[in-house]
Amino acid sequence: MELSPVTQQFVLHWGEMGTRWGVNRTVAQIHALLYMSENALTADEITETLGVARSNVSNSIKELISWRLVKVAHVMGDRRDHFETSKDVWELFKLIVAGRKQREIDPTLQIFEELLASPDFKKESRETRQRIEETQQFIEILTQWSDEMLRLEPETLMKVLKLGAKISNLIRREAKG
Amino acid sequence: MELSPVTQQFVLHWGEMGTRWGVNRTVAQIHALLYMSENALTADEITETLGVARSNVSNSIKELISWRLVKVAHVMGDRRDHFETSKDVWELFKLIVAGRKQREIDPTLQIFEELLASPDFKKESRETRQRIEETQQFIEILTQWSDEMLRLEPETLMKVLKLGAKISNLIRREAKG
DNA sequence: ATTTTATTTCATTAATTACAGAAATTACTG
DNA sequence: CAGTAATTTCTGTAATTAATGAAATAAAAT
Repeated sequence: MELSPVTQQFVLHWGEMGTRWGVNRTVAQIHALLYMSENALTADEITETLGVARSNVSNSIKELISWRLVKVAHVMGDRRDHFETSKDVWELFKLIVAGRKQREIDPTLQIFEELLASPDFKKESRETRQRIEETQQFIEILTQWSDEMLRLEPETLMKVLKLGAKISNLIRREAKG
Repeated sequence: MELSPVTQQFVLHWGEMGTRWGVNRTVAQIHALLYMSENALTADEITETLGVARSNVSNSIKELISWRLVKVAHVMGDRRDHFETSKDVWELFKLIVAGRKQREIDPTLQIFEELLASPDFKKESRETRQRIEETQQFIEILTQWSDEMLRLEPETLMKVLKLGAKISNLIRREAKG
């Protein structure tokens, strides 16, 4: 499969950015490729298009599936698996955030709970206790809040985002009132 | 310097999480240590407390300073540099988000601009063009929005976050109206 | 000015992570 | 139940990144 210059640029860049996001290049590239592709692709097509090892594609797809970013699709009369991803940016964003929360925030909240519950905790200085409590609260509230945002419909969200500055004022007013 | 069990746990965990966040362990540990510490610490104190190489501390601090998460403080009658970080979670969060945006979002927006401006772009299929445009818009609006949120005062923000569910409704109402 | 103290730079080593290619497994077909 | 196609697992290698320790530099004190 030949990629158009624009698609190729996009895929390469996404791969690059992936590494900065803690995602390996191939995983990010595959996702970008599926995102740009009109139809679901087989692992072999992906392999050939990206010029990476077949096994690499296999593992990367596995990872993408575990993050729920990619789904298997079947084509009549073809026993091979075909892979596709959502074309809805908001949908994708939600999945990514959910995954990151699970991997990066939840373990931290877990630790905070343990710290607070530990018998050592009471022995700590007031400052230490306070700092820990504050931090935990902050993270907890923040995740709660993001959960709520993520629950919004794509259309609502886009409208919301486009409201822009108004939001801040709206919120500021409400927060004071 | 001896760490209390709770602080030690916290520092170690933060270091672990750092790696998942794309920050190296030492950098994250130093930040956690300064965050928990009542007073500013010298590089040597940090070195000794964390049990890492002095040069490692030097480089890590340099990185933290470049991200504006750590500042140098001077103590009367002591020629050594002392280092400290803000104890305000929201302040820290803002700095982290700003840094990530700069490193992870801005280059992407840059690429999108280039893609859209390129002569190849017009030759692409409608679907491809649309996908690229949609994605770019999404990212742009999202960053605009987060910029606005980050501009809020800590107190306002905490109130806002605590409003919780109300926000979604508020926003939904406004978005429709 | 020279010794001591503090800090940074740099070259090397260690550790981690990504990737390829072969081998093994699984699932389907005739 | 062969035989083939599809996929995964595994092992080794390459590449990247983190961390060390020594050497170089800079700053201050005597």
